[in-house]
Amino acid sequence: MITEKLQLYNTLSRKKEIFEPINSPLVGLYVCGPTVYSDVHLGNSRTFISFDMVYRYLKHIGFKVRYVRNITDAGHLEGDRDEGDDKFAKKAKLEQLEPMEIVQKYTLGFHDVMSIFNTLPPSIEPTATGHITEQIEMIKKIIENGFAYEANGTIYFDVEKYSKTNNYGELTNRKLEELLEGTRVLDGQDDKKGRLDFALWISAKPETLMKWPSPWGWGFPGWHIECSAMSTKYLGDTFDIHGGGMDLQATHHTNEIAQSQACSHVAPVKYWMHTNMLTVNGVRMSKSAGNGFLPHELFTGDHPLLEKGYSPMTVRFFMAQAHYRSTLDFSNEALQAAEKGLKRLFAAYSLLGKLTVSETSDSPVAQIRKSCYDAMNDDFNSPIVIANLFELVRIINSVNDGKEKISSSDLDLMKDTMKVFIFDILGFKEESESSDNGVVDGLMQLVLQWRQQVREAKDYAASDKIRNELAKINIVVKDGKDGSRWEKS
RNA sequence: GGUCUCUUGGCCGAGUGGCUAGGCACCGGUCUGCAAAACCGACCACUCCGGUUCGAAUCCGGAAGAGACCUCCA
Repeated sequence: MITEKLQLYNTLSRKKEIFEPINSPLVGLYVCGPTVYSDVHLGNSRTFISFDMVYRYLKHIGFKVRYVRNITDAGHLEGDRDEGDDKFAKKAKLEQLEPMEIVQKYTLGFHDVMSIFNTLPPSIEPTATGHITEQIEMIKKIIENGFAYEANGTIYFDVEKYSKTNNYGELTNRKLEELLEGTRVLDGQDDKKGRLDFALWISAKPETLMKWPSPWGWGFPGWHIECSAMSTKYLGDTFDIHGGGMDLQATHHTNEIAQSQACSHVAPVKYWMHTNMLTVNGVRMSKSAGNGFLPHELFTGDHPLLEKGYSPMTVRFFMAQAHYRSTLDFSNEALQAAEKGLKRLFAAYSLLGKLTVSETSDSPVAQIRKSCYDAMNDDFNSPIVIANLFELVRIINSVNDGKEKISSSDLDLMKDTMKVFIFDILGFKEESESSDNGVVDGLMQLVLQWRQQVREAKDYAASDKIRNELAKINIVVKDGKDGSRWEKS
């Protein structure tokens, strides 16, 4: 049963719409995955983390979601010109590997990063190379329907012809004339007829490494057709949600719509969702600009712009504090704020089991819970959810201090609300410091017990010496009411 | 050049007409041998200039600044 009424922003209509799946409670969700010719950077990760939250929430409120996220492992050219090799082949030459070794290497790396960020795996993760047949079939159909043509073994999509019966620029709200104005004039090196035409199939040169036979000779697929073929294969000619980064909207997604429409005469997607970019000093993080952070650089702090390392959940929390459609600016200060905030959230969560209940309750737990759902239902407004969770944090701490009361039923509701939103929906998890089977932890307990003894004997010179020596090896001791704790600085 | 978007307190970031999120920092307090931590409290901002309105961060017009797309990128 669907328990909530969800609104989401549809790029196609440029407004929020009530989400009504085509075959409720089934939901088809497709997200453009990475092109695995290099490491995913943090900006890439943001999109997948955002859609992980979407996927989690849709499931939470009762939908049965088929989440398809592809791996682009062939055919992604540097430009639209026929240079013979795609990104994989180029990288393969650079790293002296087989193209498929490149694909394997970076696919594994991508999966690692996704797992570190605690994202759920998609239901299906199809690869472009595994769906060459489907792509060829789709291209054949587009040619049959008269919207594509062949030139020297390469197949181009005829945008101007398509535009006569369809609105090519609908996703970005642009007219064909405007698009034509912004495009360079053909310089005679291309075989294509129209300036906006794009390749569906690219003819292989003798030196091309990754190529497949087709009715038009040996070649490889264009980037856009891959997503169209894979999404329709697993989700149908028309499916519910298609997501991706905003940078894909103007070209990739616009062409996906055109291809599907030209193939099956129906709009492929009911709701288009686009996530915004991660920026560094206000400028978009991207591979080409060279301002991308790799996840492991962030975790270790091994980067000139980073003052220290940040844990994966700190980063995920940092991202969840901004709305997915807003740009998010990356800075040390913001990351440190996120780190402390998340720590406070978890600290309050762990207090939940220790609270004393009262007969009455002066905490509006039910309203806060509703506010959390309202926020998610309003186009996945995670920042508002977090603001509400911190309202619960305040209450938890006040009850713990004996300043507020909570009833047993409100406490249960609070526990469930915290659990559902922190873990199930926002996808955070608790991170433990120790990875050495507790050896360090055991040693530290000994040291702290010893220090406690000298403190009780009021030998503060000795206890301070222990604390100072530990500080030298980056261990901070914190004395609380119920004993001392330690952590790495 | 064309199209579009954005401009919120020290920092990050919600918020589409009145009730002025949240986190972090700063400040005050509690606790503590001290320090740190933790907790509580306080802190009321919306680029500028006009307009609409009883009332605008929020709507309209203009200016300035920044960014995105148009060309590979989540």
